[in-house]
Amino acid sequence: MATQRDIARTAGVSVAVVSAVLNGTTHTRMSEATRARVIQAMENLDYQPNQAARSLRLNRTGMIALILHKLDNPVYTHLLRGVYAAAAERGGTVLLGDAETMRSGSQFVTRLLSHGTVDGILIRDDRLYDDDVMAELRSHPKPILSLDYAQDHPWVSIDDCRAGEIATRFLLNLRHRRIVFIGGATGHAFRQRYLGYQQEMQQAGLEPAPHLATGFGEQAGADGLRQALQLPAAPTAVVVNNIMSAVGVLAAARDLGIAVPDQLSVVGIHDVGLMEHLRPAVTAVRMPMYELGRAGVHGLYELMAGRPCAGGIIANPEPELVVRDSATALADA
Amino acid sequence: MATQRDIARTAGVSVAVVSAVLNGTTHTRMSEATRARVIQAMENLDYQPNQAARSLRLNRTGMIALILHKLDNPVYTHLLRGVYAAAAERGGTVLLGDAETMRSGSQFVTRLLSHGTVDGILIRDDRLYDDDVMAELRSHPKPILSLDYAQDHPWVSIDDCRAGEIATRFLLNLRHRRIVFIGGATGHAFRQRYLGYQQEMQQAGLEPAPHLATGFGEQAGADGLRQALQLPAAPTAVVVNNIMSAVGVLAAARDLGIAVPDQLSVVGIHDVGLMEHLRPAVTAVRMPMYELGRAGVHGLYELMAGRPCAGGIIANPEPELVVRDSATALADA
DNA sequence: CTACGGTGAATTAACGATACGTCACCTAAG
DNA sequence: CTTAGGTGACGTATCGTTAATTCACCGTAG
Repeated sequence: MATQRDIARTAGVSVAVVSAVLNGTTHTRMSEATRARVIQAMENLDYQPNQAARSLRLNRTGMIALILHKLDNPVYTHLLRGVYAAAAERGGTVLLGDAETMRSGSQFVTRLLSHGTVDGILIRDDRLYDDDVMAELRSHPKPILSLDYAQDHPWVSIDDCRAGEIATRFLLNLRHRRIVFIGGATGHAFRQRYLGYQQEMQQAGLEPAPHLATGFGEQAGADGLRQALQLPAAPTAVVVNNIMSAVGVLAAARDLGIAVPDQLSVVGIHDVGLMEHLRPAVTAVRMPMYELGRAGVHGLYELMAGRPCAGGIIANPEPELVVRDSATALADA
Repeated sequence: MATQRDIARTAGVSVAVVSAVLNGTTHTRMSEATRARVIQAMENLDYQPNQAARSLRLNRTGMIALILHKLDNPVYTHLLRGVYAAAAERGGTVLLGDAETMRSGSQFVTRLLSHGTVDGILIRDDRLYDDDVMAELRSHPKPILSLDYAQDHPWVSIDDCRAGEIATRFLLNLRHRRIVFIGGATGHAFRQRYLGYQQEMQQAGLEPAPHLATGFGEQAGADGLRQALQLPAAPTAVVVNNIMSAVGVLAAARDLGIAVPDQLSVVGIHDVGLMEHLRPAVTAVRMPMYELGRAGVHGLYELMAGRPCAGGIIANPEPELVVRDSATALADA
C-alpha cells in the first residue's frame, strides 16, 4: 500500500526523486546519498509500484494478449513457451485467452477492447472466431498480429503447406500410393496442409483423395478412417492433419482390426510429447511452434513501436519429420 | 482514443453525467433525453473506457490471476472452463500464468505483486513453486486462494483421498489383491490419493505397496510399471496417480508384452477426453474440476469482499468412476 | 563583487474516470 | 408569497505516477 509519496516522505525527498530513482531518469538528478536513502525507504516500506497509475500515465501497460483457439491443445505447449519467453525478454506480461472466452460481448473481449488493458494482441486462427468479435478486434486501436496467414492484418506463420508435403512425400518414398488425408477443422492452416498433400500427390502422378472428416480432435480421426475405408480402393497410408486426430485414427484402426503400421501407415502433422508414448509411437512432422511464438511477440513489438512487421512464413527451422513406429514401407505390389 | 471528456463535449454535458450514464450511478441524475444524447455520442465516437484510469480510481482492476503448474495438462481443461465461467459471471477477467513464468524475479511475478494488476490470485499446487515466489506472493496485499489443500491460506480442493479410495476399491471388488500405486509428483494432492489407496488396502487386510515412480507425466507411468514388476509378487492391477502417466503404463505394458486388461488392470485418477480414445480405453476417476474452478472463483470473490471463505473439500459432485476397458475382474485364485 | 554555469532538488500539470458536494430551477404545500 | 423538496446537472478533488519546468544554492571565473 506504500506509494511514492510515502517513500518520499520517509526519505525526506520529493516524489519526483523517487520516480527518478525508480526509472533511472537522467532528467531529474540526485546525489548518490539521496538515491541510497530512497532505495532504503523503498525496501523498508516494501514499495510496489501501482501498475494502474503507470499505465494511465504512460498510456502503455506492458501486457500483450494471446488468444488461442483451444488452450488445452498440446500443440500450443511450445508456442506458449516461446511467447512467454519472448515477452519476458521485452519486459512484457501475457494475458492469455481462449476461444471460449471470445464470444462477442464477453468480458474478455470487452476488456481487450478497452484502452489501458493490453498494448497489442496476438491471435491464432482468427477464422475460428465470430465475425462480430473479429470486427470488434480490428477496430481495436492497438496492433494485432495473427499467428496464422491473414489477409487483412500483419501475420507470421509456420509453413503448413510444407508440412503436408513432408508427410506425404515420406509416405510416397515408402512406396505408398493410396494415401488419404484426414481431419483438420476449418482454418487456413489446415487447408494449407491439405494443399501440400495434394501437390505431392499430383507431382507423383497420383489422384489426391478428398479431404475427409474435416473436424477437430480424436473423434475426427476415427471418423476419417472409417470414411476412408468406404473409398473404392482402401488406403494403405494416412496423413493426419490435426495431431490429436492421430489418436482417433489409431483407436479406430485397433477397433477395426487393422494393424498399424503393418496394414496402415500413419503420419501426423504437429508433434507433441504424447505421440512418443502412444503404441505404436506416432511418426509426425514437428512444427517450429516455439519459434512461432517468439516471432509473433517480436513482430508485435515492432508493430507497437510503429514500425512495420516483416512477418511471413518462418523458414528457420523448417518443419521436420520425426520418424517413429506408425509408418512403414509398403512391399512392392 | 475518445475519452469521457470528448463524449461530454459532443453531447453538451459534463463528464460527471457521462460517467453516471456509464455506471448507472444514481447519485448524479439526468433526464432520459440527456442519457440518450450521451449514449449516442458514445456510439458515434466509439468510446471505450480506459481500464487503467478506472483501476486507478477504483483501486480495483476486475482481473484475477490463475496460476497453474503445467498449463498443457489436460486435467486443467475443465478447471479453466469453470474459472472463466465463474469469473465472467462476476464480471471479471482472468490473467493466466503457469509455473514456467513463476520464477522469482520474473516479469509475471513482479507484475502480479504490483498494485493495480489483479484483485486476487488463484493458485494450484503451490508447493511446486519456489519458496521465494511463495513468500513474495504471500506478501501480496490481495487475497490468495489455493485450489489445493493449504496450511497457511484459504483453500478449496477436490477430494483426492476419496479418488484414491474409489480407484482402489474398484480393483478390490474385481478381486485384485496385488495392486500397486504409481506416479504423481510431490504435491499434497498426490499424497492424498496414495493415502486413499493405503487406507483401502489396509481395510481389505492387504499390505499397501510403496508409492512407485513419484514423478509426473507419461514417463513416470512407464517407469512405475517397470519398477512394479521388480516387486517380489508381480501386481495384477495398477492405480495411476496422474492420469497422463496412464499413457506411459499402457505403453510399457505393450512393450513388455503384458496384455491390458487381461494380465494387468489399470485405473487412472482424473479423467480426460484422451482416455476414451486410447486402446484399451482407460477406466478413470472423474474429478469435479469444473466445479473446483467455480468454487475457487467464488471463494476468491468472497475474500476480495473482505468476507471469510468457507473453503474445504468439494463434496458435490463426488469423484466418480468412469468404467471403460482397462480393468477387468481377476479370476478366483 | 558580480555574473554564470552546474548541481540537486522541489513544484506541478497532466493521464482518464469516479463520486462527493454544490447549485440552479421548478413545483407544490403551508 | 415564501419555502421545502425534488429534479437535472455541473465542478472538482482524487487515485499514483511521470516528466517538464522551475528554483535554490554553491563554487568559480571575470
